[in-house]
Amino acid sequence: MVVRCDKCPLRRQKAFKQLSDDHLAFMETFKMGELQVEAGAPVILEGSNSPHFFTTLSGVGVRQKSLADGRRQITNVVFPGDLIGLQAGLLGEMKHGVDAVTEMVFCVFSRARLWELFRSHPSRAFDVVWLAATEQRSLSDALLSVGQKNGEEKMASLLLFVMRRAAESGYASGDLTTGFPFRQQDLADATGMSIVYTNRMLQTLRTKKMIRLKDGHLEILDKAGLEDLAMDDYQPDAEGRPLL
Amino acid sequence: MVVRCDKCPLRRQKAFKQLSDDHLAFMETFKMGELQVEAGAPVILEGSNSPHFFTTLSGVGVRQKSLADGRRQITNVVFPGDLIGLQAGLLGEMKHGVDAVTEMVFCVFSRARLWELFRSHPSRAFDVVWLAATEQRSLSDALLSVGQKNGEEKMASLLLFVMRRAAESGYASGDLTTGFPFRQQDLADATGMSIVYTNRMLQTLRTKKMIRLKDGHLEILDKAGLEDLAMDDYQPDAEGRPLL
DNA sequence: CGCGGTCATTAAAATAGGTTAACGAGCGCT
DNA sequence: AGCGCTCGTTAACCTATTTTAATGACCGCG
Repeated sequence: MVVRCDKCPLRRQKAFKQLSDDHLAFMETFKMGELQVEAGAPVILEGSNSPHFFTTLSGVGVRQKSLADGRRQITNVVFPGDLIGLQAGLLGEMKHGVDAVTEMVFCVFSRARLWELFRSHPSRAFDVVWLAATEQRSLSDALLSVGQKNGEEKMASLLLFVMRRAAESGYASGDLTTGFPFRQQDLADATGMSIVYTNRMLQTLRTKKMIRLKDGHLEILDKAGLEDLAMDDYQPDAEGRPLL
Repeated sequence: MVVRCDKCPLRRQKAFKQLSDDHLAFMETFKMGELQVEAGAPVILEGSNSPHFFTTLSGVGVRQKSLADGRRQITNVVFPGDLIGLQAGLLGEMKHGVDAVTEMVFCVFSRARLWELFRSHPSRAFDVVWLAATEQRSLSDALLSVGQKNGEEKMASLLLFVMRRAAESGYASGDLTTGFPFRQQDLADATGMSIVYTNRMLQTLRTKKMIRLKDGHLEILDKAGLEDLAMDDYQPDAEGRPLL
């Protein structure tokens, strides 16, 4: 048995709050089912092109791009509420993959009917543009970090970024502590550093009493210090916009 | 005296070909002027928010993001036909800057009237989504390269990328040779490598007879070899879509 | 014509970060 | 209870890349 849209747990988040009843009714008609994926498994393959897209109901994952020899670059994290699989509709196929870090559950929607929604409610199309712009911002922040920062700075940037995404998505309850299911290999793949050095940078931040990270749980102990280290002056966007 | 839209040199490119006459007429009404910027100068500042956006008429530039201490990461190149300055309208301010590499000339348009265009011709809004998706792809490709590849691979990837963008934009006439106004410092800022090492990697590629690079001109001598080195298997998008 | 500036190039020395290896904790399975 | 596996941790060694420095070509300017 599948969650009905009007009972969707995501409605509690601010991003989804503004959904009017008729939008909701429309959404309901094109929810096609649910998808469950176990921890560690791929959700969407790079190069794939399914006629569906997905909203994340629960669990944590990563967007990722890999080279033929297995090297993997994590480009973003995926938290509940995040949309995945839209890229294939625009570019013909997915140019990145999505891997589940924990077990994940998704709502499955029809891409064709999404375009329909946009025709009937053009203003909703803006939300996708906004999503794309936000993703661009995350990507260019990551590129700046990986390209220009040193190990310590990269680790500080990454942890702040994940904490922020966790807080914004509602996955974390506050903005200083969150569940953190990522393995050190994931952090290494996100920063472009080796796993050994990744571990050493984590130790450095622990020694400086800036973070606590243990048993799948992250605490930011010195936010100002971390932001300073990361040279991170995050400015929230002008306006929070709805997602669908 | 300003170029009229129906005489716009960009119309010759495939990306702009499909513009119907009424779109064109509408465009004409909201062209506000032209902007000229000298080589080396900033075109758009990170954090700025002007009520205009720009299409590149001529010249070459880079999108760029910097840290407070001056470290600079180039995130993309800008060729004629490229749109810049839209991000500010979506996120409240520009989250990256644009620097001119050569002298550049832009058409200046009103952002407000762009939203108007989208309301009257919703299908045009899709083009912006497509642009955003394409930019995302470039960014994640760059992130994969900077995060996972070694010096030689990074340089090969970057040169192939720039060559491709130059060819697609019509800046280059073929797909094996192009004007290349970038300084080695720019290549360093794009790959995340030091300028000395950047130079050494260029020498390596020259020695291997894969490229010729001199006097602001780049030739790809061994495309297959470079692609192999770069682990680059570029797949063109499903469909070329119009830009405005 | 000589000066100061930018840019490409190269060599040499220094180091941030990678690799290899070993060990312990936890955990599911037999 | 013992085996095999994944994950985190640490140390020792190694190398890809950075830093520093010096040189030459080019170019606009007084």
